[in-house]
Amino acid sequence: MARVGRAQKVGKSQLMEQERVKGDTYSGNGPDAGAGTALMRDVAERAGVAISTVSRALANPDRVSQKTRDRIIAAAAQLGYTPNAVARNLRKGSARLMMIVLPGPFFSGASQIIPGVLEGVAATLAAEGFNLMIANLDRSEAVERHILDLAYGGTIAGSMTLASYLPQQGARSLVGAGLPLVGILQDVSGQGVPSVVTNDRTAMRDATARLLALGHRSFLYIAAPPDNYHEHERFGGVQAAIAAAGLPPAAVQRIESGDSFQFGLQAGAATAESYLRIPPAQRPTAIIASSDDAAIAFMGYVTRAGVQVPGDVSVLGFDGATVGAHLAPPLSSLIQPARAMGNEAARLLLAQLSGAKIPSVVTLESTLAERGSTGPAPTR
Amino acid sequence: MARVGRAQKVGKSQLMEQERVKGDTYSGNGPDAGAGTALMRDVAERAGVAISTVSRALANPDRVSQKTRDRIIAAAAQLGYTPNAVARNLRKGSARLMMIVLPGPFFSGASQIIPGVLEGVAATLAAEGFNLMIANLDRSEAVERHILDLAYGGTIAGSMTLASYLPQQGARSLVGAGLPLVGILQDVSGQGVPSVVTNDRTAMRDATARLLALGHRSFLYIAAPPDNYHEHERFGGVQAAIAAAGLPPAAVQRIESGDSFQFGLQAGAATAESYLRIPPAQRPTAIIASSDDAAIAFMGYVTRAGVQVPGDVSVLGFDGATVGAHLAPPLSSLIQPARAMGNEAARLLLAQLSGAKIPSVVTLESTLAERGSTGPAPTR
DNA sequence: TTGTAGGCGTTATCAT
DNA sequence: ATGATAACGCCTACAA
Repeated sequence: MARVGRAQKVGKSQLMEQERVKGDTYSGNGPDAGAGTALMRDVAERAGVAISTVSRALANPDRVSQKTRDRIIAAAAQLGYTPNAVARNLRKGSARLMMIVLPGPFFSGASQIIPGVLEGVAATLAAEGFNLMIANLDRSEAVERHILDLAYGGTIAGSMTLASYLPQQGARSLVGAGLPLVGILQDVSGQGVPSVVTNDRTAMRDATARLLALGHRSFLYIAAPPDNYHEHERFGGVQAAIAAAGLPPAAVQRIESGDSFQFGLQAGAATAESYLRIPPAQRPTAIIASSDDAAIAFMGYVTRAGVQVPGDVSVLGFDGATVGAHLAPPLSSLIQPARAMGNEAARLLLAQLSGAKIPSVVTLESTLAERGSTGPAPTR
Repeated sequence: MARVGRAQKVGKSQLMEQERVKGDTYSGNGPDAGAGTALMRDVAERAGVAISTVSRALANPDRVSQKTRDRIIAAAAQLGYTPNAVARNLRKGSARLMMIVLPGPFFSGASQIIPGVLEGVAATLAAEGFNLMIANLDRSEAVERHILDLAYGGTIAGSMTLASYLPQQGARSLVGAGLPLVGILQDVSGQGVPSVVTNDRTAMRDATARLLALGHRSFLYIAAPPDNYHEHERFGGVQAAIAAAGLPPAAVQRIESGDSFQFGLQAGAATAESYLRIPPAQRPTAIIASSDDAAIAFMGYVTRAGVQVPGDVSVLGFDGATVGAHLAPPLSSLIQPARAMGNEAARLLLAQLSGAKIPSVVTLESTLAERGSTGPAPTR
């Protein structure tokens, strides 16, 4: 019953420039390196029972006599037996792997929202014995096809998406794959996908109302790109508060720059530059940023130019980046429950798997943390 | 030839506190919701050929006549056929899925090193048609077993680890699973695992030498936990530079706080507190932090206390967090090539898969970015 | 309680 | 060039 490891072809390691390589080399784990190649049939043989009995002993221990079960467990342990999950998945028609589709790179800026969501998702899934696979949706057709292959090819049991665009090709689509699906951060319930979101609009409205209560009457809003769902919601919240206070829409000036939501830092710096060109007496007294990155970069830029925060200008961020609390001054921000959203999304996914009815939208609250970058409007 | 979707049991969605749920509910994708359930046999039937011919037409197009191939492709397209990857994996004995083991939560702080590494890994793997699965190694035996099950169960084709501890249980171990394995950030080549690291020690030594050249003679080093590989290397580099300059070891004071590398922000703040208790004339003139988080928090804290950076004290970080460039002053730091390390690790993994010899250690350079938080030592 | 046998969907070997 | 057939490793009626 000879079994060998995976086949090995000859290949070549491509190395990058600007790197050093230690002299000696490593040959990889050759064929037969692993000891864990024992099969169920080996366990059966060793325990002197049929394969099916082994299968039962492992899956339904109570349907096998105590004695044989012990023998089987012992044999399995001795052989270091591990069930082949691929064969099991094929047989059972389902995998224990979830996919999460990200809209692009997930390591820009300091807000940590996406890592936080991932962390929450992974934790909840792990508790149920599910694994998490990540896929990046960078708008190439190849990637889109790949994602659909995964969805239709039995590899995954369900999927989450942080993107508002859902991949589709011809008759195939992520929505139509018959798999549990959940949107996170973006509300895609309009496309029939249950979603976990935060209350961007009302959170922003309330925070703006708070700034109004502090005496601010002139605002600068640092926008994310206009096609962004969050953008619409967040700016809408600002406008709502302004209107409710009886101020004209022009009380808030919306500044847009950059063409990706990831570029918050640049947007913040660019906005600061514009801000500094305004004669001091006419400057808005409060900055509302659509992200902490934008807020931090704005604050850094104007601080270096000698502007006092919050003495001359208040700055409010959105995200609740941990690092914000450690700046000078500490950044006031709307804290998104990133990890909790991840937890909840995973829960909804698992609930769908078990056929439960689930809400089409779950909203978790973002909460205002007034730390130090916001204060009373300056008197002029 | 009736086929049904996955089985559905009745379950219940557990909801969190502090959340609102939109009224209507979503029933999930029930059985038979997907159209993509066509099998190879269906394609064969429609094209009027044998299953094996379909398999060949899809895998080795040149071993099938032009005419039948076209018929098959057309049939597959019409049916929206997607090959079942699970069945293929079982048959071929290999999967196209890589695992990356993280030592714990990966969303703390602002340094973005781990997200950056993940991004690089995912990008390189995706280009080769491989997927990325993430696993968190939080030191529970259950998790460890789970990871080993994945490694031994045919689910994954290889693994990377950001942890220095490699899971093992009895006879099974990640190293012994016979799978390609690569360490990232941590040098685990001593355990026989090829590793991709950065030159912590020499980078830190050179950066310290630079501070010495700026006239600094008294240093405070904000440490990571002592069991951390980076910590040893980085502090070693500082000490080496101090010694090379002919200064006594006491020229650098090492401050340790917190018990996890993730808690850099807290460590920085705590260190700042200690720093402020030192009489101004006796304060070290340069702070060297083992992470940007620590550096940022230190800088924020002392700035709020009225200390000038870099006028009174220079601050140097390690990581190259993007946000650092946008602070006041911009943070000087050693920029880790996080994404490149991810790329390289994935490359090494794939190279092992094809049986190539690969280096046991690949070192990518961290580069010093002098931005604004470091400057000449104050004259007293 | 245990064993036998068939099949999950694909690939690969062997004939034809 | 194409078709029949036997695995891949496991689970699960069904039979004993």
